[in-house]
Order: sequence, then C-alpha cells, then structure tokens
Amino acid sequence: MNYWLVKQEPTKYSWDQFIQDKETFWDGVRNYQARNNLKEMKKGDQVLFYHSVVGKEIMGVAKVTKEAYPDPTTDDDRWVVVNLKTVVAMKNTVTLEDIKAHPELQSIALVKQSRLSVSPLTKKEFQTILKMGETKIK
DNA sequence: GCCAACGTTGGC
DNA sequence: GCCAACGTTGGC
Repeated sequence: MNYWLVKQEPTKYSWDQFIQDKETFWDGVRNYQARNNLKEMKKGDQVLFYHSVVGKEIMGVAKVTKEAYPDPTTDDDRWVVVNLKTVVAMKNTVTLEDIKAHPELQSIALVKQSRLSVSPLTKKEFQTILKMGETKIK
C-alpha cells in the first residue's frame, strides 16, 4: 500500500465535482515527474486530494481503482492516467498553512516542491494528515 | 495580479 | 550538450 497526494485547481476539477462523479480518470498530467508517480500507483493505494490556488487545502481521500493506462485525451503516448474513486471527505479540511505549521510535514512535496501535481507520501505523513482532518478510513 | 520557481524548448 | 528564452504553476 502506497500513499499519494494529487493536486487540482478547484476551478478546473473540484472535490465537489469528484464526489458527484464518484469515480474519474486523472488526466492532464503533463510533467514527467508527476507522470512517473502516476505509473507507480497501484490499485487500492490511497490518495489525498488537494485544492491548489483556491482554498489551498486537502479536501478528502480517494483510492486508485485502475492503474496507469494511456491518456485517452491525447494521442501523445508519453502520458498516462489512472482511475480514482472517492473514499471519504475530510471532516476538517487541512490547509497548506496547517501543513506548514506541522513539524512532521515539512519535507513533503506539497511544501518543498509546490508545482509537482502528483507526489508520494509516507504512511506516517498520510496518517498525520488524516488525523489533522479528524478523518478515519473505514 | 504579480512574480519566483521550475520545466521545457530550441539555437548554437 | 549547454544555456538563454520562454511558458506555466501556484503562493502570496
């Protein structure tokens, strides 16, 4: 089991939209490092969903339902997508400010490499964030 | 809306 | 293969 964090601008695809869709394919990744992370995702891996620019907060948890396959929105075979399904919304959203204030979350990509749209988290980091959000996964 | 940071592109 | 120029992202 691995843990990830994905970012999206809510003006492009919001958590609310995701909740309505229940499941979506995660397209639009056009960065090699993020792409490589996508390819590492395994079915059942848990993924935090972060709103960049507007809100700047972690909204909820999703899980991988289909591993990387060619991006259907482009002919360019360099890019892949995965399928994600919502698991649970955060009881309390966890803001970037909260994360920056937390001593154990100083080294995550969201803080250090703010432009990377798909990044790995350790189990500890993932669980720390869930705890901050007062959220439990059944 | 600005701008720093980062990634990509293309001329040499 | 280097690096300047350019485009994009995202925090502020």
